[in-house]
Amino acid sequence: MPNVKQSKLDASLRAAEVSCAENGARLTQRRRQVLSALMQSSSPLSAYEVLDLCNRSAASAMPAMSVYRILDFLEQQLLVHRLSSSNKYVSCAHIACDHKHFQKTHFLLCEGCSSVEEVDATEEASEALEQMAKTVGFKLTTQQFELSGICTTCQNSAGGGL
Amino acid sequence: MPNVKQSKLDASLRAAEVSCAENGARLTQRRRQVLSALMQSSSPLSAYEVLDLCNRSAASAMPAMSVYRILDFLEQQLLVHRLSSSNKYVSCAHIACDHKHFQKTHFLLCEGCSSVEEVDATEEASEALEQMAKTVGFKLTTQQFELSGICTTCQNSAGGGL
DNA sequence: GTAATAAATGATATAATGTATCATCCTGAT
DNA sequence: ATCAGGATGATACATTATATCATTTATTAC
Repeated sequence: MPNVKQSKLDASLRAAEVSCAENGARLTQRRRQVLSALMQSSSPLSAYEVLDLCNRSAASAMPAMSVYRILDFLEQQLLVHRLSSSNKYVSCAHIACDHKHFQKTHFLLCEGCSSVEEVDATEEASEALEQMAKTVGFKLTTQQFELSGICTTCQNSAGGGL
Repeated sequence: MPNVKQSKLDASLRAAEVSCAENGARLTQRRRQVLSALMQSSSPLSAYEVLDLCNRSAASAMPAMSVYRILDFLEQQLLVHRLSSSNKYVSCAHIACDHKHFQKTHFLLCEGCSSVEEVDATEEASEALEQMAKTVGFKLTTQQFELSGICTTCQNSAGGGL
């Protein structure tokens, strides 16, 4: 069935709309357009990559300024995350489900296919990092890490054959 | 004694020179100039901030292009580190000592004073993060994190009173 | 020492990214 | 309908980064 993806996208967009409404904000056409672009991308996108995608599909051209504004908005709404290491954006993996955001979310970035996996921090990792910081007197305020690695798929395809 | 700092700087620059020589590279005047600027900064600097510093002190103006090239060079020589989250550079904390770089170096970024502390990963933290990645099939390739927090000094000055 | 070679830098142009500002349009409340 | 705010359009500009080729500097061979 080819429109499983489509319906998943629709569901996510509807969930996003509800989520915005709960915050007294609106998911306008433009915002929906940007969010949709990110949702359909398998890898993080820069602001200008988002812009290109939007302008490829849509009738009216969107100015770069709007993309920046809208990305800021979506980030505030927790609908997208900004990856500081690459300065790119990904849609939140938990828009459609009831998963609540902890403060500690990590991103695993695959060096092979550029895909991103959003995971919650484990207690052990949080503890260990806080402890590490503590040894030099640091008190951590945020924990959002972007870890580079190789995803399962790429591990298999690289090792498996041609 | 006011030139303790100066002599420490000199020692670090000499050590850097030796280090380069061991790799068959040269620490030229320009490179020394850039490295020196970073060593004297208490916080990470962007490429253009380095450029400004260099052009403030020196007689002949350095083009931006050179700064980028030289920062790349210094990074390859492990004399400076690039902080991907802010896209800025810091001089390595271990140029003057015999400390060898492990693969796992972390940076603690103070949100108060922008200072940076370079620390080695603890076994516990590495393990915990690898384990976390493993649960979704990821194999980590690099571990260099940039953790935001508050340094000891800023904790004290903020909480201590006027 | 000098010519040949390679490395490093200078200089210029341009691409890519991000921000400031003001005008216009749309939406909802009155 | 009018008005107020939010959202977007449009323009200009600031900042950051890269491409390219010329020039200089250092190193090696002779």
